[in-house]
Amino acid sequence: MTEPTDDQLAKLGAAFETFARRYKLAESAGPERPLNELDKQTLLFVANHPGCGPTDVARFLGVATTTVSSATDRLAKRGLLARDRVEGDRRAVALRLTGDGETLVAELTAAYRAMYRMMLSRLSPTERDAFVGMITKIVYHED
Amino acid sequence: MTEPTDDQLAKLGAAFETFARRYKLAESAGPERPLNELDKQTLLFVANHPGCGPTDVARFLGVATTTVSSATDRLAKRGLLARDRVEGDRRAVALRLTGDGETLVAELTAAYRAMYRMMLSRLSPTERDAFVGMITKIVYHED
DNA sequence: GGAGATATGACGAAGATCGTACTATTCAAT
DNA sequence: ATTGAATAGTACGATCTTCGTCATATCTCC
Repeated sequence: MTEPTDDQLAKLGAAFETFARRYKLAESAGPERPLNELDKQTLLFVANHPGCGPTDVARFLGVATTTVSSATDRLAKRGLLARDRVEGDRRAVALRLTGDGETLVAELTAAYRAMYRMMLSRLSPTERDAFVGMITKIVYHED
Repeated sequence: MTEPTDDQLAKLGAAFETFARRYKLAESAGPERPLNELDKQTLLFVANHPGCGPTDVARFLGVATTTVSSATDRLAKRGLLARDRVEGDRRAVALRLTGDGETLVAELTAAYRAMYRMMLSRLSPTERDAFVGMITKIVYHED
């Protein structure tokens, strides 16, 4: 298989850099004090894995368990996350979103969706499928 | 223009999330204590804009000037960055990489390039041009 | 000259991450 | 049954980062 050209690599790098810089500050609507990135990712993971424990979150996000403990503290103090005792194992806690947490996750998800929609809207309908297919291939292809 | 489909948005979102998580921890080679993200971005910007000032860096990266001041302090202490007085304006400083800084930037750039190369290598040569073209269109198209 | 703008840094407050240590509980193997 | 190791979670403190406020020096423009 031929190698990617230098020109391709340079253009891809430039696009990624600009992308990362531009879509960093892209949110403001919501609570008075915005959530930091770890807290948002924690909320999103719990939304997709209700009943999971802090250790699951830590493993998934690649951070220390104590860091997740701090995050769940913050989120619980804000009333976005609930820590239930689980009956099968009295050491464990089951993480779960509160109503406010669900609302916030819905807003977050909507914001991401809007960003993705804007990105894809710059491509033609034919290109969209091609782009999504290629980025999927890049991300999920295992070597 | 038709809208992106929900399926397209969902797949794009899943790919982005996985991408961001996977390519976060992708570096370790180099100095004993790794640079944080701001310091790396500062170095890269200075490499591309020799003689620029801290204010330029702050504006480009979207952070407070005092934050850049801290970053240049750290980088100067490590011998990666030099702060020269400039003759035209005696308030200003001109940022410039040292030899070690150049070396580190070269390593960083090579690491990024390797990552981009691996990504593009998962596409066919024909797809590569299409992908780079589309992501460029997404990033640089102004609404 | 002098008012206001600009470039930069010093300093301290607030927050985030993480290593260490600790408690409580479960598991495993005798 | 007992006990030693493993596991789930957290409290605490150290360290680092970011940023707001303030101070200083310099420049610009009248």
